This record gives sequence, C-alpha cells and structure tokens, in this order.
Amino acid sequence: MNDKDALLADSLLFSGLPAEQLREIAAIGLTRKYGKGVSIFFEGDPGIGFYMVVAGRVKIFKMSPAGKEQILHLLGPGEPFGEVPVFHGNPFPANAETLTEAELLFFPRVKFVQLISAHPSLALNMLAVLALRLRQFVTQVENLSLKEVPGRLAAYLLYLTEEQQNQDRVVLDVPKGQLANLLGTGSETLSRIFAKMTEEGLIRVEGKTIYLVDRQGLKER
Amino acid sequence: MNDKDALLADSLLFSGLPAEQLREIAAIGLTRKYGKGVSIFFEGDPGIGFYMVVAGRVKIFKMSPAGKEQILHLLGPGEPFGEVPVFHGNPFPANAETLTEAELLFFPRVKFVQLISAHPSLALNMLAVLALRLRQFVTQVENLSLKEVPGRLAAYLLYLTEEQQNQDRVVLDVPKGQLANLLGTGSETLSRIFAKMTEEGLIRVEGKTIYLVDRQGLKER
DNA sequence: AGGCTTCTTTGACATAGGTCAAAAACTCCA
DNA sequence: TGGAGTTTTTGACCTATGTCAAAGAAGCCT
Repeated sequence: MNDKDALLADSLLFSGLPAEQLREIAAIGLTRKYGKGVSIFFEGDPGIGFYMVVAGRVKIFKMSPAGKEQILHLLGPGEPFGEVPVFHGNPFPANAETLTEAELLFFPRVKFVQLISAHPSLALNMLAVLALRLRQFVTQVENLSLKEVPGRLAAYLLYLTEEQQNQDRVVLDVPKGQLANLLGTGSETLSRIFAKMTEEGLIRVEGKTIYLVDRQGLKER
Repeated sequence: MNDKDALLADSLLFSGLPAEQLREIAAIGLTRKYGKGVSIFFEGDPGIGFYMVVAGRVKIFKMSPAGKEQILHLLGPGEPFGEVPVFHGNPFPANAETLTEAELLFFPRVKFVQLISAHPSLALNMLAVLALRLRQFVTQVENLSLKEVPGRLAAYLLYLTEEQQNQDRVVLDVPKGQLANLLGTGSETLSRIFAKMTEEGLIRVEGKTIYLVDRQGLKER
C-alpha cells in the first residue's frame, strides 16, 4: 500500500471500507498538482466532481463585491471538498484556492455516484462527512453571530490546541491575514486583538507561535 | 394515498422513490404533535432520530450565554431536520422549537440507517438534502460576514418572493423579532432598517406584508 | 369589547470594529 | 546579504449596530 492509499484508508470519508472498495475508489481518483495561491475552482463553476487533499493546504472562501474575503474552510491532507454539487447538482457555491503547493485527488461525479450506489457503507461515510461539515457550519454561524472577534479568536486558538498536541502553545497554520478572513474580520482588527489579549495576559505572541498563557481566561471569552 | 403519504412523496428527501420504499419509510415514521412555542430538542441532547415537519413551522437555533438567539433554519411542511446526529453521531448541535402548533414525523435512527443501507436511491436523496443544507449555510455565513443588515434583509425579501409566487409583495411567515434573529440582529435594528428602506422608496410595510416597491434597488444591496 | 400579553417602534447613547494611510517587520530569493 | 514584495502593526477617524428604556400597536382570550 503506497502513501496515497494509506491516506485514503485513513481519511474520514473512506475509513472502515474493505480493501476491495478502496481499490475501486483509488482507481477513479485522478491526481492533480497545483502551485501556491492557485485557483482550483470558482463559485459558479459547474461541479463535475469533488477533490481530496493529498498534500498541502486549501481554502474554501466567498468574496464580497467589495473584495472582502470570508474563508469557509481550511483543509489539509485527507479532507475532501467540493462535494456539494456532486449530490445536489448546481454549481459550486464558493471558491477554492491553494494556500501552499498542493497535490489533490479528483473524483469525477458520475463514477463516484456509481460507487456510492453500489456500496452503502461508502454512502454512509459520505453522509457522515457532510453531517460533520454541517456541524462545523453551525459553529461558524454561531461564532459570527453570537461572539465578538476576541471570542472567535479564543475559540479558534483553543480549537487549534486540540488539533495540535501541544499543551501550551499553538502554531498558526496560515498567515494572520488569512486567519482574520476566517474569523470574519480584517487583519488590522485581528492585530489589535492579539495585542489586547497579550496585555491582558491571556496569550503571548511570537510570530506564528501563540503561547496560551491563560487557558481558562480564553475559555471564558 | 393519504395526506401524509402525499407529503412524503412530495418531499425532497423522499421524492422519486418507488412506492414500496415509501411504504417502508412511512412504516417507521412516528407521528408526534406539539403545541406552539414548545421545545422539540435541545442542543446537547442525544440524537436518536430525525424529524420531518408535517404541519406547522419549526425553528432551529443557537443561544448565546447572554441570551441572544441566532436562528439557523426556519422549516415548514415536507422539510426534515435533526439529521446531523443520525449520520455523524454526537448530540444535536442546536435547539429546535415549534413556532406554531405542529405535527411532526419522527424517524428513529437505527431503523432509518437500515433503510438507507438497503436503498441507495434513498441514500442519494439524503445526500442531496444535506448538500442543499450546506449550500444554505454557505449563504448564511456569506450574509452574516459580507453583508450589512440592510443587505441581509433585502436578500431575504427577494428569497421570499421566490418562495411565494407573488410578484410584488411578500408576507412574513414569522414575527419580525424572529426575522431579526434569523438575520443576526435584534428587533430594534430591524425595525429601523424597515423604516429607512421605506423612506428610501425600496419597500412599503403593512404589518406582516411587505410591498417590494423597487425590486432592482433591493438587488443592489 | 375590555384587558392582558406579546410584538414593534422610537429615542438617546455607547462602542466594537471597519477604513484609509503609513510605518515597520518579515520573507525570500538572486 | 541586499532589497523588493509581502505581511503585520499602529494611528486617527467614522459609522453601523448593539443596548437600555419606554411608549405604542396589535393580537388574543374570556
């Protein structure tokens, strides 16, 4: 089993499937490589298939007419994206772009739907993936609407500490400006909030490394 | 075929399924009746099944510690809700409450998953439902983050005109305070924006009926 | 119809966060 | 290692929207 197969087998979408099915899946996936900062698809493009990140990082985002950007998801290896048009028809509702050099697997819609129809366990896995994503959106709406920016930042930092094993510090996986767009604000505001939280003794910032000085205080935001 | 069967056959979730499958589905659905303003489930409750609205209206919402409410969905007849825990495990991520007297069908998780495993077309329908909901969340995040309140209101009014056939007016299906919570604001702000849009000649408000005076102007928000 | 409850509007005020502009720090190559 | 390009920070200012309080309307029940 090579790296890519291992990635598939470990991904939430394909976990627990028999080897035979994994082979079928791997057989229809097409590898594509992208440079850094390159568009994968645009809002409004027809959705002829979906992707899974093999290596690198990808953002899914919306743009306002005025040029403000709202990031919907940040994705890394093993995470699929662009599935919505596969099952609902209609074009992509948002844009996708690489944040780093990236390698992606592309699964053509028609072939994938055939696979799903033949394999109920794959269908259930895909349902679990979409359900998880819905849960993430619930959180994002909650954050945008019910929390102020410091609260969103605190929540994101606490989320990152879980992702990363580290107990008392996290390393931002994207530039701060992108983080601001994920949190629904701008880089200036984010910068100010980093400063304020630092002087309140909640965190300490060293470049992309944030030390969580007062975890409890963060939770209270 | 009685009313309830017709509702099932017309719903997005169960449309296009053979009569035999509809019978199986109807057989596992349990009818439940609720008064107005009654909780159906709370955030954190275990999800032992999902619901479909037969009659009445239901809201799905989050509450902040401070008591502010953000509505995630407003649902009417034929629309399912509470599916996320069915496929992803974990408790409900939000609360559900009736806005009117309501009749619901409850589908127990285990039995429904068995049905889905046996019937790929049902699985694909459910995938389409979740994909549609993801699309709605994308729109909601976009509205909250990239539009100001007048823009959100304009978007919602234009959305309502499509729902309802009427060409030049819409009838609000919820109290204005609830609409404010759906748009991520409060009733005072919404009230002021109704007033401003009226004096700008965009709309005319008569109780729950809103006349769209300048459709084009609304689109530009 | 009267009266109670709930919903909506209005006013006065406070503020989080957006915006624009410029300085300062970083990155990354050649 | 120099320097162009990018990212981040800081400052000054502005405004959309939140908040609190109270008055008005509207709906509903008996």
